[in-house]
Amino acid sequence: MSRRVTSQDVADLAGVSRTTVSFVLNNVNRFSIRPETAEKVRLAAQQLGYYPNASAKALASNQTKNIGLIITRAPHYIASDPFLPQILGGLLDAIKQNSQGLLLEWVEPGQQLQTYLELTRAHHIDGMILMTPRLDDPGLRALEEADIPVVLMGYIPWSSLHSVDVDNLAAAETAVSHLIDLGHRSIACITNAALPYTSATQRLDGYRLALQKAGIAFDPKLVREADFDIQSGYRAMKSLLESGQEFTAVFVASDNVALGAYSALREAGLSIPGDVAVVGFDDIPLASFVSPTLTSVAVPGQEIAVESYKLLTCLMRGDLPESRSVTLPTRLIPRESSREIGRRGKRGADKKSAKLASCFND
Amino acid sequence: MSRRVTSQDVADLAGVSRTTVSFVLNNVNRFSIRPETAEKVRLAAQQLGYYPNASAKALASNQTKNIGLIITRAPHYIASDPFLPQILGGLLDAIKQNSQGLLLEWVEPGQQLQTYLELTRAHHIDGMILMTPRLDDPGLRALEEADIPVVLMGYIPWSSLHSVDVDNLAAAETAVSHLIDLGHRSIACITNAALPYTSATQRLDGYRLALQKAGIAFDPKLVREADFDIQSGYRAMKSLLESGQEFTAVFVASDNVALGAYSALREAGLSIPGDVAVVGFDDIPLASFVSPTLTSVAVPGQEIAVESYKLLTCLMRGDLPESRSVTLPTRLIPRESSREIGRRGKRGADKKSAKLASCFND
DNA sequence: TAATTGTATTAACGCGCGTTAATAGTTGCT
DNA sequence: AGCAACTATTAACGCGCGTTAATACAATTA
Repeated sequence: MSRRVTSQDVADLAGVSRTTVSFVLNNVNRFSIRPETAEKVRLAAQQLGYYPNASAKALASNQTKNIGLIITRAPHYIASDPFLPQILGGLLDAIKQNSQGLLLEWVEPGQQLQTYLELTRAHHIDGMILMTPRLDDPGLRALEEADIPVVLMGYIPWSSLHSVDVDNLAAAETAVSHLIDLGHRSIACITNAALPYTSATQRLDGYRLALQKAGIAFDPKLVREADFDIQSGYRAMKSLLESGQEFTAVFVASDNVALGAYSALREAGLSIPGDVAVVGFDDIPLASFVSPTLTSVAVPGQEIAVESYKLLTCLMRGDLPESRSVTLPTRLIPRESSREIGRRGKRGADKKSAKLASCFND
Repeated sequence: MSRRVTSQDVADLAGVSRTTVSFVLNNVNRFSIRPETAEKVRLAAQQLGYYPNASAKALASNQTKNIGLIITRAPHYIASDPFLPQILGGLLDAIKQNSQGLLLEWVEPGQQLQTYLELTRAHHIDGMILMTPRLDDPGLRALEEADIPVVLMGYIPWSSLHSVDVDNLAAAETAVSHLIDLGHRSIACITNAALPYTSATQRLDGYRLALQKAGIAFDPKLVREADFDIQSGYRAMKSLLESGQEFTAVFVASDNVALGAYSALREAGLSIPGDVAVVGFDDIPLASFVSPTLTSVAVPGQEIAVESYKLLTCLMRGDLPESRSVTLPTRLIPRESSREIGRRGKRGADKKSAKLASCFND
């Protein structure tokens, strides 16, 4: 285990001072340095395999070159989230181009304040992106006053923090209107998460708005709360079915949860969309691969990540972004799960394309 | 923007020296400190909202308290990996209990050496876990000599690095044997990734071994390489079908890829498992929710993560682990996609349970 | 009282690097 | 030559904390 190579070693080998090394390697051109000297330094650095110590650099420059992605959810829910990789992919890509690092953190609801304080005050990171924030997050106020840039992935009306999100309300309204246009009048709703998560509330509001515009009365008995994972979707649909409520369609505010609902519907012997049409949300890659393919609202996960990062870098540079929040477009993607209206229990009327049905009509 | 709170501030407020503060807050009991003094310090720290600066701490103690998870794949592939969250969930959980941080990194194949050197020499992290290593990774040698603990998620025979993995070969053999036991003799194979990824090779070897034991000749024309994502599975199956080769079953070494294969099979008007039985690998949460439910080899993702972390902490402590590599058990979970043998093109013979079929026989 | 043993506390150095203010070296002009 | 105006380089300090070696103090013993 040889001794660590420091900038002093590079300086010695190159026959210059440590300061010169620093100037060369950090491209500081305020003090002009002779090209040949610079070359000598670079050569020495390469020759020795010199890599500046990250901690020392961070301490001296007050920049960790790390940004944090904080997820307000327990690991259990993280483990089964098919949407997360999209965010990560987008973020990792953007970050690397900036030669920064990504620190991943999670916070259990209730521990937010302490975690945020630790993260910002201890200066582990230069900036943070907060995934799936909750309306009741007691730590957000602290972040507003923290001396560190913050971007929310999700919109919190009462907060002054910058944010990136899709228009959940409008998107949900479009999705539900789609069902209404198909002739459905009794439409159930399963949320994507508990209501303190802003996206859940907003999507539920979109559902209500669509009903209202169509003159359909909102019936709380047709609404269930799910909780990110498939199992919760299964339970929610089961609960709806067992309640005896009549409905010909369901808006599920998360594809993952919707697949749980699929399972419950199948188990009950109900056809999709013949007996119950289903519209999901997120358009996870699998949506077009399950059977029947799932109508969904496409959410540009990678773009959300990239935009969040753009906003964050803007804040980290000290610039004031154009606007407090960025809203990205969504797109409803109609697929088989909401193809046409079917009456409950009706059989043999739903014409799927032959090649698709062949797989099951055996 | 108030000045940062340092340990000196705490010392001043408590009326002691900075050293005492450090001793108290780090529980150094080599020098005994009067309890009331300690209490005074703790109170002052809390009162001021003191959080030790991470960089300074790292620099002084030579410990970053961060571990790195390195993924040898481009962001595009990360974005569509449904298995990743399980690893992350497990890792995040374990790490938090140790109050460490997780730094996420990716490396494009070809850039490994440079990335590893930067990561270890610059000492961004105290230890690293390498996901999906490649047999042809030119950076592994460097890691063997690096002064930083490394654990591979995946087994590389020629490397002396510690590793955690499942027995891919045996698991694949079991999966394929399962198909053979069901009466299949013409079994295709789609790998989970390109062959330089060790798991791909090992699973393919398991496939070959099962065939061999059953006295079935290996036919390279029945093998296709996929590449992590769904699309590649779709393409691979399409290619198999178009090749005109006869087969009644397919072993797909990744559930994600298998779902792509599902799609291609459906599009070709073939029933699962009636015309082609399918066995996947990984047992992602969705496996039991797609239709038909997917027979798969359950890989304990979270356990892999936890065991990797355990091994890593062991190495970071400087202890010598019991063994160089940990092998975790897998379990074949038979589901509908491999229920019984069907002859190709045969229709109407495959009896699914009524309640499941009802959904599609409308 | 003086010497001895512990016990509680601190002064001071080092971690490796960024950066300012000062210095040595060079050229151009009168 | 003499002075100014740059240009190239460096000494030295600070970032905030961990830690060792030294010190002050109280308690015990001869």
